[in-house]
Amino acid sequence: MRDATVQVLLWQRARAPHRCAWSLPGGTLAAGETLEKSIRRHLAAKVDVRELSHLEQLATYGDPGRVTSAWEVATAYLGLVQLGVDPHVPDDTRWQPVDRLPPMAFDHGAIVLAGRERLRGKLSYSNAGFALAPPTFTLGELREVYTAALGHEVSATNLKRVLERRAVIEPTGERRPSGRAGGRPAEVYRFRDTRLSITDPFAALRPRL
Amino acid sequence: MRDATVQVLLWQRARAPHRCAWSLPGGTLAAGETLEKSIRRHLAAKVDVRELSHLEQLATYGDPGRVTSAWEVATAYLGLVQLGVDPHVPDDTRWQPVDRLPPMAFDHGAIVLAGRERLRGKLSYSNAGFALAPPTFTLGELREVYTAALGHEVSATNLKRVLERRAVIEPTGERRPSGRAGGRPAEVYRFRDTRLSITDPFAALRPRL
DNA sequence: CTAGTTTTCGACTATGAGTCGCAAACCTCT
DNA sequence: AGAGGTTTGCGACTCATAGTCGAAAACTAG
Repeated sequence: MRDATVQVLLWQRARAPHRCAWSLPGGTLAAGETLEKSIRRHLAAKVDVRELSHLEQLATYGDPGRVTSAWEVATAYLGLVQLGVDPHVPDDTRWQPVDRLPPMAFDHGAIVLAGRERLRGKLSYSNAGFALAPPTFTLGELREVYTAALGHEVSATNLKRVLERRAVIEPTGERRPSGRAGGRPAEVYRFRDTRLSITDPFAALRPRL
Repeated sequence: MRDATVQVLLWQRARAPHRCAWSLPGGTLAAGETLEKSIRRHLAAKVDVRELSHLEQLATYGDPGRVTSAWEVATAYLGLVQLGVDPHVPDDTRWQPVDRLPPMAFDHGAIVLAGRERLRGKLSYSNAGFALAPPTFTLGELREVYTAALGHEVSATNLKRVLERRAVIEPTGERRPSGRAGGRPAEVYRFRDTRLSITDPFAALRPRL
């Protein structure tokens, strides 16, 4: 999350194949290495991995032809960084808005879209918002985050009611003066948990007792 | 789906490691082979692959130590077979109820549980039922299928209303006399689509217009 | 034709979600 | 200090969906 858009960390390839195209950070798996550790190791070359608020496996891509040069199997991970965290990145690396992707190398464009879909799903039936929103926030700020991630308008009233009923967010008791032109100060909220927990979507069809 | 339980196809290992433990069907990826084609190829050694009503990628497991003998990365797939389809299987292979797994080789027990969780999720917010239920069915039969897969009671009235409102199932117009002791014949239904389509879980938070 | 069985439908209720408008709280300018 | 403007928060109303329950419908067996 940066500004009011979802952005993805990409770097521009210097060599063929797909020279000058943009690609996701990653690399080869070392012998005896955990998949997640490998992701974190390669990511550490670009950013401070400790700033990741969430990391989960996305999918594995193994079609021959996805990489022109050779036959490679790649497991993609979805990592999230909170709004406000702004890691320094090397020169060949940029944060790119996920809505306006540059020409992408290999099948990385499809992978990014799959990641966005996963994020949208998780936002609806889990507390995944904690991984996007800053540690404390006003309802207005949270609404902006959800609007950007979901890609459509979100009612602040409903957002508050739904997330409070599910016990996902709670008020801190503080309040924060609004930005420019005065106005009532907004109450400050925080997420209860900083670990992913799905809010049971099976309530439907299950008898009350 | 067999009887009133979710069952999984397992075969008993004849050699070490994990001799006599039960394991999922699968095998190594051939050069230049699609992941899905590889799964279907290895599965074909056990059952008729054409009887699969659905196949989707589940997750990739790569921890060192998951296989004692060597370091292996495995991508698990979730395949579904409709109730009533009863493929002939070799002698070393059995359908095992997923609730009462035998001693499992490697991390295959965890993989099976992950598959069951995925199935439960998909049943709630997609038309995944088509992959479990026979081509045509009565509401009572469908209720049994959902009860077994979800692991809790399901109200037939609600199931009908929810699935009809979402336009997931439709009546065929036929009716089928009930089993043993007479009674009103049940109406026969079918699923509209035989491809997976998620029923939008984002209705929440989205404004009406 | 009657009793028993099974399925289906409708009415009622509860809960969750969408909309709207006003009250609350604060700033700035006069 | 007060008036007007701005932003946030809350409550009432409405709509849609889901859970419960009981009775009607449709059939079989005797």
